[in-house]
Amino acid sequence: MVTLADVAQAAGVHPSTVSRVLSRPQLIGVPTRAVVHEAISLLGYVPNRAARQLAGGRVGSIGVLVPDIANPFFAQIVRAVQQSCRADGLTMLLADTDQRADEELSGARALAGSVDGFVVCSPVAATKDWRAVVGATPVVFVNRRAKGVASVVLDQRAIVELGVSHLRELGHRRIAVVQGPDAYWSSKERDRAIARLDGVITIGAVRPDFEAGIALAVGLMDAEVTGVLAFNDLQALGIMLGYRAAGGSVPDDLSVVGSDDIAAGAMSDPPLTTVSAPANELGAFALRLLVQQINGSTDATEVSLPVELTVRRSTGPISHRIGRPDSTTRGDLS
Amino acid sequence: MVTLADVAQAAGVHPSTVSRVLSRPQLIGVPTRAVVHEAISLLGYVPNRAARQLAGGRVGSIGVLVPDIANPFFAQIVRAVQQSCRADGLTMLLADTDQRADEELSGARALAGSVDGFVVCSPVAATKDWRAVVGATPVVFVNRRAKGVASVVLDQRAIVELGVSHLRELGHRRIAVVQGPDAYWSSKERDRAIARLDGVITIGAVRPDFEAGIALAVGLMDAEVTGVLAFNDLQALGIMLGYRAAGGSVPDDLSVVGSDDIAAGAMSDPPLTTVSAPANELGAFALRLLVQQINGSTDATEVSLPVELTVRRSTGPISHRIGRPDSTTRGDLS
DNA sequence: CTTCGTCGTGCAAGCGCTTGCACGATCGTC
DNA sequence: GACGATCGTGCAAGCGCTTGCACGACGAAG
Repeated sequence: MVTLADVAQAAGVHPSTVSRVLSRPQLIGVPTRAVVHEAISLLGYVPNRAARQLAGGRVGSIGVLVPDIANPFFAQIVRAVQQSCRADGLTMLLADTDQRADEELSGARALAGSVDGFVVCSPVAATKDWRAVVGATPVVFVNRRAKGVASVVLDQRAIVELGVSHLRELGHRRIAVVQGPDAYWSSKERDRAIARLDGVITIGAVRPDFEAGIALAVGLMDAEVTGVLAFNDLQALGIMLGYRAAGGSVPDDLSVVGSDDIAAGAMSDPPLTTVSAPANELGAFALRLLVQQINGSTDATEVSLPVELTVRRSTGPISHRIGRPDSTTRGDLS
Repeated sequence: MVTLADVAQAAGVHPSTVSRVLSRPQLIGVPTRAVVHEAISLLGYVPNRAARQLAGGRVGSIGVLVPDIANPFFAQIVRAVQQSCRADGLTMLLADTDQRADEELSGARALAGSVDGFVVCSPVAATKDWRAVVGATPVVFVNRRAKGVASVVLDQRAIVELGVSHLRELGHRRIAVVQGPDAYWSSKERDRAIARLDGVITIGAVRPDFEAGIALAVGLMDAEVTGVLAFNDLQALGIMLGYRAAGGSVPDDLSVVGSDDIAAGAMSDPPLTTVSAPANELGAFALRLLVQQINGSTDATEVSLPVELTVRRSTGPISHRIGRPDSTTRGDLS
């Protein structure tokens, strides 16, 4: 393994000079810089992260915590973060927290001191616990706004309003909005948005996954709801499947709106109407804020990203049929 | 930050003793051990990874490289690896290589020396380049078998045979098998398996994604194929969508078999028949092999995991209708 | 020509941990 | 009861890098 000392020797300078060429080039004379760079590329020197870190410098890597990497939405965000990392020459360390507060904290503890900062997606642990673990290490929350922490979130109010007004415009009157787990900041935000709307049925804390969606479908049918805004796409997809399995038709009997716009939504049948979240921007922005903090900025910027409605075919005008549809109409998607 | 020295002082022993309690407890007397442990938990000591690494010990972290973390199949594998890591007290460092050989290598280079080993999914870079980069660092390939490298792969021959024989049993005679990119080991393996089969139409290198599947559909229709085995589920899903968009029906006119069994396949309509790959086992096995190597084993074990057919509703008996179906049968999934 | 500031570079002290070696104590053995 | 083997612990030398400080050289100012 090539070390700093090797490079220094090859370039005929002191190790500290090489170090400075790498970290603060402006301190070093231009000709020396050139010589050092040449030696570096000649020898194929790669700085040792551990040593650099131990010596108190920048580590050049950040930690990312996600509740569930198998959830396409988070995968997309992670991907965006990674791409930004690459552009900034950072290494990304990822941990999956399994949506558990304790995993979140222990993951952070394990990484603290080996990263320059954290990006935390949909954190569930208390903010003060977070502060206790990370101390002064920069942190950015994604999908949760919190006092004193930089964050980038989605405009939850717009999500609810966009979804509901789309359904209303299609003539729906019995509209349900499904809520996610209470621990999520986004659930609380949506609660507020829902409160501003009249005549919307709120369906309390439902897990944001496919299975929970399936389980929900029969209830929706019994309640004679004709339009529903799910908490996320996975849940929406589940609702569609469950509803059909129960003999209903989407969108003839039930219009379904998702939230996030994951790839699977475009592949489903019917393709899912959804409130699209800019996952890439979410990730890119989070990293930008983090890098700012790492570079010394202290203000806890809060970014809220806009969303937009993507109309596909899981929603349609209300039909005035009564009761369950007969089978001839099943699958008619026009 | 609590250091080893702090713990040592609190416990009234020498720092080296504390170090040994952590790394090789059997060298230390039982009573001392207890005292040290108590001090550790009292002070909430967390070893500094960087220092540990620099001092030449185990780093306690591994690097994982995936072509595309947004691909659900890889996300699943990553998740499995991470879970095993947690069980083994390891930290996982993830990098997305964007399916590019150069990114693969540079990612490895960046991480080399800060990890105890690598798990590389579907590598595309040449094996010798890999060796050059990682030197003696343990490596496990997932989804590619290579001389001198431990690997865990899927039984590609079984995938092809399972898919094709399922279609044959349903009465299909014009069966196509879609191939993936040439750079993949799995493509080459499938080539071999296909060669053993009679009367199967091979459709050459098609990208393993949704869009490529859509684009493929019309050609399938024109070729009057009635059964197709896609390279993976994403592609299969695309084929289904494209085929329908062109006026065909799945499975009435075309039976589609995927490969991998991603979650979206179960959510599609009709749900996708597929050759299920044990993604969790792939990940878990890969980590197990890696840990073995880290612990000194040198043999390049090659593990091949079995697959199984998951029949859902995208495949059905051949129908002897001529031409395009009329609309009344569309969506009839029985 | 001296004096000071500036700039570029060398020096050395660690960062927190591991580990080979040394040393004292304890035990078994003839 | 003295001797070697064994066991448990302390000691100190780094691992590769960063950074505050010191120092020499040079140009500008007096």
